[in-house]
Amino acid sequence: MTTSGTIPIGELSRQTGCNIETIRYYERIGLLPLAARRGRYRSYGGGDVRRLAFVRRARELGFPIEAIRALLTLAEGGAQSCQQAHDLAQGHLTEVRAKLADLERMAGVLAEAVLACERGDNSGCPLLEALTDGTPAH
Amino acid sequence: MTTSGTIPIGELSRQTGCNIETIRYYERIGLLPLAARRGRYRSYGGGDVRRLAFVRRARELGFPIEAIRALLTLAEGGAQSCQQAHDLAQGHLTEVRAKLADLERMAGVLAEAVLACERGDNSGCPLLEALTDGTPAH
DNA sequence: CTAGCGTCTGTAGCCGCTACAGACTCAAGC
DNA sequence: GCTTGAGTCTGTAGCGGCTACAGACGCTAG
Repeated sequence: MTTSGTIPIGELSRQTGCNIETIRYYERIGLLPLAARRGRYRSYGGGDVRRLAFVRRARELGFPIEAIRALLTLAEGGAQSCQQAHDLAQGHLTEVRAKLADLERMAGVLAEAVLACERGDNSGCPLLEALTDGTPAH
Repeated sequence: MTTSGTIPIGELSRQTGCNIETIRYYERIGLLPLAARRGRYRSYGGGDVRRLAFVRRARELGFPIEAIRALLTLAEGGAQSCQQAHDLAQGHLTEVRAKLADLERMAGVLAEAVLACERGDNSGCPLLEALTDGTPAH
């Protein structure tokens, strides 16, 4: 037998930084395969750690679950998967940039309104008035 | 009687750009007051249009519902509400900036990975390998 | 008189978790 | 042996902010 000790879910959680409930959730939705069992307890090996770490990193990049499902499949395939992986990432990047643009707009308007409040130029509250009259959005 | 014609929900939806189901949802959660009725149909006036427009603009700035509830109350109050409104906006701005930073990190890593794929330097797929080995995150 | 639009209520689903409740297993300490 | 405590189990409900039905009703025009 190799170094592959089998570890319980709590240890998997520690090693991947992925919370226990989330691991079980991933299993339930089929993102992770049904775990092997020691008695009634789940039992994991090195492959499981790597797979979950992969999922975790993809989540940190904001990939949605369905994209990760696809990426996992691609990772098992060979080098010819690169084009598809590239396209998935490209598509996701586009979405991320759209959200970025949206948040930047929000931050701009908010920062301005907050400043106006601090200057206290106005008779009323500039922030509340902007929301009332519709000066802000785009 | 003033210009206040009373309008049905579909017209309110058109005037505010807020979808009908969402209007009913806002009423259900108490963000909008229970609408007046003509028979069994909801019937709205100018005040309702203004209130919903306020909510919509606040949502466009990303304020969560509970914050909007507070902002609405402040808007009814007087000029002394400015400090509280300011603080709400300030707090929200902080959250928006945190999300911005997060998305920027994601976009950076993704853009780099996508580029690496396009250069095709590697034997394997750089993107899939980054997810596998953990080169990306922060 | 019927076709078609608008509206009604109520409920379930989306995403990605998170948070229980209530039961069990297991190893260590007394 | 007996208890305590940590870990794990299943199952279900909730979060936020909608969105999408199903199935009934009302109102007007042709």
